[in-house]
Amino acid sequence: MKRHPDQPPPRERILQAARELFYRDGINAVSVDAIATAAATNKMTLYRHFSSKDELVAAYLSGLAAEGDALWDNARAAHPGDPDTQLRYLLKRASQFAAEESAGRGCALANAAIELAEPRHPARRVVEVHKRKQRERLVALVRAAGYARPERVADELFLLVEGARVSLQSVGPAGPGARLYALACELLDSAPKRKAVKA
Amino acid sequence: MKRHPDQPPPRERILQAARELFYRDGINAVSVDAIATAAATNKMTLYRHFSSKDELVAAYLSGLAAEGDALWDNARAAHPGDPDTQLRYLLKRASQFAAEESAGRGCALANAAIELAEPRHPARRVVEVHKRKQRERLVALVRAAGYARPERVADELFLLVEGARVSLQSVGPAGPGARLYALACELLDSAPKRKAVKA
DNA sequence: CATCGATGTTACTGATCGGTAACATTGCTT
DNA sequence: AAGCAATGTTACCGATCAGTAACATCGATG
Repeated sequence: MKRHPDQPPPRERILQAARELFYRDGINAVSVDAIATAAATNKMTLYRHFSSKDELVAAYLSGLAAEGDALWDNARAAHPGDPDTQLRYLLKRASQFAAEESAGRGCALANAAIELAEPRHPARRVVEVHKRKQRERLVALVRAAGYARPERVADELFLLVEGARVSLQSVGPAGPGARLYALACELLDSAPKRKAVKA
Repeated sequence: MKRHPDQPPPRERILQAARELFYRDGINAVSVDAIATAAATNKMTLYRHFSSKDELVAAYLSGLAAEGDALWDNARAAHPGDPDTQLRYLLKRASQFAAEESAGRGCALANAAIELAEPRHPARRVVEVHKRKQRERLVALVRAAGYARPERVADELFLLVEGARVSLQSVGPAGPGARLYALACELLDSAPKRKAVKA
């Protein structure tokens, strides 16, 4: 029953299936068997690539974190030397994400931290490191964009984005999450700039 | 093995134990046996008061929602006829909650919606109804407090609060969640008031 | 063709968990 | 004391699930 077409190798198919099922149904609610089946393979092959379900979860989350980082790199590449536009570009992307039909379950990283409550769970480290890094990058970007009190502005934006994502589950996609970009832009537009502009 | 001291009845003990365990460890990670044991009773008695684990979860969430509603009533009673002070009182309470040691797991309602991913799960209705009501009350309170564009201000506050709670898990209690009250107050102070003030 | 590594298949274990049955016990009421 | 309702105790069922063993098959490579 080998798939003759140039199908991606099993490891990639497993990661792709894990991505969809973990996000849609929750990590605890998805069995490794279900992932293997969705990946058109079987449990044994899965366990030959990932030594445990926890390791698969860690790989899943690491992949998401890497994509998040790539978004920042994209912003920098798309608008080099223009931090304010980079900032608005990222906020736009976050807002678009919240409006996507397939995103009704919010931030997969945050969800994982909630589902895997054990303080020692390795997946929690991945989430914490990633979110902290995002916040630091945000502070740096807001500062580079010349806003006064960058920590305050960055924290407000951070909470707006996190709140928009989590509230997709409770108030739905028509709720405040849909207006994230507008809210964030109005916040930026009314935020004072630093006196000294960059050379 | 009856408890002679004037102990609360088993139903209340079960709800109290469920409250602590569900919040700390997550709903899916806590067995009904663990709850019964923590409540100093047993599984049979638990099932005589709740026909299923889902019903116990629903009662747990309904209790939390009722407490949330009570907070709004407290605010109104504490500062009658002064919606702006009511608003800041509520934000203060939300900020204090985020700073509590025992609140490191964020909003129990939002967590439940994430853990119980099945769209038909009855617990999701409880969360959605509650969050939507909170948002509506927030809009009404902001409007009553005389702010211009109350929907916008209310949505910003709503997202700030939700974001503060969810980010407790990822960036920790020392993160932006700790500054929720300060951020919200600065937002309110810089928000324009409606031109016509109330009689 | 022969070999070998990767993959597929089946079956199994051990543990956990939601839920139930049957029976014992307690404590209050009359 | 008798009776009754609530509670406690033990044992069990059926299902699910993570993880493993043993063996069969395929595909490329020599």
